[in-house]
Amino acid sequence: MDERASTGGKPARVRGSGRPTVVDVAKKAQVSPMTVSRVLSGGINVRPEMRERVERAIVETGYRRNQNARSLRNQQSGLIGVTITNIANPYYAEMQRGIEEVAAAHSRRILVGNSNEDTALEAQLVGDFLGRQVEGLILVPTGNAEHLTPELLGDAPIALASRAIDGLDVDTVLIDDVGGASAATRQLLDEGHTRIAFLGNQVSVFTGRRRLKGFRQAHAERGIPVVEELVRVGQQDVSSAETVMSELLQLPEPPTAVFGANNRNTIGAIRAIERMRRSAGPEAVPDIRLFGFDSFELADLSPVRLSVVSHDPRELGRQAATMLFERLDGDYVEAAGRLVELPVELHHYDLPR
Amino acid sequence: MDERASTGGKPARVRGSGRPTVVDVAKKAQVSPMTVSRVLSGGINVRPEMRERVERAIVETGYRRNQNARSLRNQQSGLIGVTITNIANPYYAEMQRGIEEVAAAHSRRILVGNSNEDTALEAQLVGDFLGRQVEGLILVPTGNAEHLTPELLGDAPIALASRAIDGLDVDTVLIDDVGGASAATRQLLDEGHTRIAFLGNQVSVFTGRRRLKGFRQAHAERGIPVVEELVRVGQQDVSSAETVMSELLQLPEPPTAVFGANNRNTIGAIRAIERMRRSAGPEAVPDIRLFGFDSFELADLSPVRLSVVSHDPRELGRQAATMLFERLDGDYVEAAGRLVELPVELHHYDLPR
DNA sequence: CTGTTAGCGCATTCAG
DNA sequence: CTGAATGCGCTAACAG
Repeated sequence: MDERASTGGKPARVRGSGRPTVVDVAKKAQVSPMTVSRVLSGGINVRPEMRERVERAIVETGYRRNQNARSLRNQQSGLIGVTITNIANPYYAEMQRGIEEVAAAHSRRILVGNSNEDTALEAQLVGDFLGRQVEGLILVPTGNAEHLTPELLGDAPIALASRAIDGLDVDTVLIDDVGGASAATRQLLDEGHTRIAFLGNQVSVFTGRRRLKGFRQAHAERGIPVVEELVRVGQQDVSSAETVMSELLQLPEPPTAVFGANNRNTIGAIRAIERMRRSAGPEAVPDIRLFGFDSFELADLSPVRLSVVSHDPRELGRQAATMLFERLDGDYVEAAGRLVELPVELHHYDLPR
Repeated sequence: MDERASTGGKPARVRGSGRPTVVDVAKKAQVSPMTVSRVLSGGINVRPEMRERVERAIVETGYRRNQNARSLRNQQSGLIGVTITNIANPYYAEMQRGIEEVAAAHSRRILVGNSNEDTALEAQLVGDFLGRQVEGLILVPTGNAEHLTPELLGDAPIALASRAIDGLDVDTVLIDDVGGASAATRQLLDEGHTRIAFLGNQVSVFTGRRRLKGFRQAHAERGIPVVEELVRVGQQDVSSAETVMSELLQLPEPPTAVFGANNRNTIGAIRAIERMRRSAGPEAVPDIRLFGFDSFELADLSPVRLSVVSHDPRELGRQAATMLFERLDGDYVEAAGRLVELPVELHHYDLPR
């Protein structure tokens, strides 16, 4: 007799997930659940024969460890939370790859959320991640540190990538924005340009501020004033950058060079110039020299003379993750946050013909 | 007297995480843990006054629900597993955004792993995700279905994006590869080209096979033979595509048109042509007509006459996620997998001057 | 409306 | 070397 739900007895108490548990394996192997657990954890202090019996039972039952239950006991979820302002941006996609790479090497998985540059959404994501017991967090932060309080975070370490937050003293990895922007600007000035436009995104964005700072710094160093009417910030996407660049081109006295503070703005500038050339003819458009922060695909085929400040987003992700794991593994214990600035390189592309 | 670990009494049993639990909140609010739980779940069947008391206690203790413990009880992890062949590819980054968007709308989070086109790694990721009790899986599959057996998957629904797997009857979202490739090829043939090159990635990759199929189909329809020596597959990145294209350009009888089966190959072709023009002079290079599958940034500024088959990766992600949630929510119950083919559009770009 | 009991699946005690 | 008891934090199921 092996009847279960067939007759009208007890409701045949359906076990939670229906998937086999340590108990099922233990029964089949004729051992205690504890022995199964030991085998699962490497099989130390288990006689080879028992071990083998258990291993066979595991295969036969199709058992798989429930990580959730484990982490409830162990206080180790094996999860890292990652929030990114825009996952679809190739730059951050590459960064995510770097994070994932390091996390996988440490046997952790990443929970990824898109904050969409929205602080409230970011706070919600962080809260949710913490509720899932992530062991640490990596953020491309949206802005201030009002959320991200110690009470909220508990003792979960946190690392910031690409942007810092004033007043939040945690491990942070940045690009050398100031250095890169000033080096680029210096070069333009040294080439003889005195009317250089600046196209950037919102100044509320950390990197935007820093790159503008580098731009001004170079001018100060060379004793050449910044032409304020040529400083245009707030363009978050290619099309708005294109519009602004078109305006600049139609000024009575247009810039002779342009610094694009990120690849969105640089590409917008290329578009505006090339579009005007195609409509008004090449002669109608002043000869513009372009320097952009961030490299991008096909930069070397730009129809406008271009140089870029290039850097490695994947390395950015790797670094942030590495610093996080150093804390998780206790390899780094200082309370104060570390600040790493990744170096940049200047690349110059030739023009066709 | 409030001494704890100070004297040599009991080891002051440190509670698991040190973070407050329902019990802590219950004590402070002078209610049972169950009432706390009810308040946390929306507060139905709880007197407003109690509810308020509990809510205050929650704030005071800084309590946050432990999702892990919840899902152990509920059998609902609130997690979706996603494996992608290469997260750094802008195309899949955009797709991931679509998935995340839909998942967030369903109050789920995504666990993301990079399979790196490696079936073994993919299998490992899937196993790990299932161990974490994901409610469902979305994959850009690497290849066959040898892993992904029903035993492994249990009853977790699975959706495939971008590629199908022979013999795995699950919900699948594809791009209209065959239709797009044949439409593009047809147009080239109708423009009078009879020697059209095909640059694609490995034929073992699903989309690669399908796009080559469309290419051949169009030839068959028009009664024009495929020039087999011009069919080159296996290029997985831009630089190898560039190399192959250079070879084609140096054939005694080079192609008059090229179909790039994905954006890596199309960009490689552009590079090869432009590079040769720059080195050997524009006259030395035959006039080539280019048609590419996938759109990409700056495609409209291509120095080579270009058309593209464009489509929307974010929508691909949204669709896959939507189908998955339809199954999770029981809105769709047929066992057989559904197949959706997303439409493509043809775009033509003018040449400069 | 509220509380008590019990157990999700696992692993850390502690006895044998 | 092995097992029994216990509880991680939470919430169904059932009393009251």
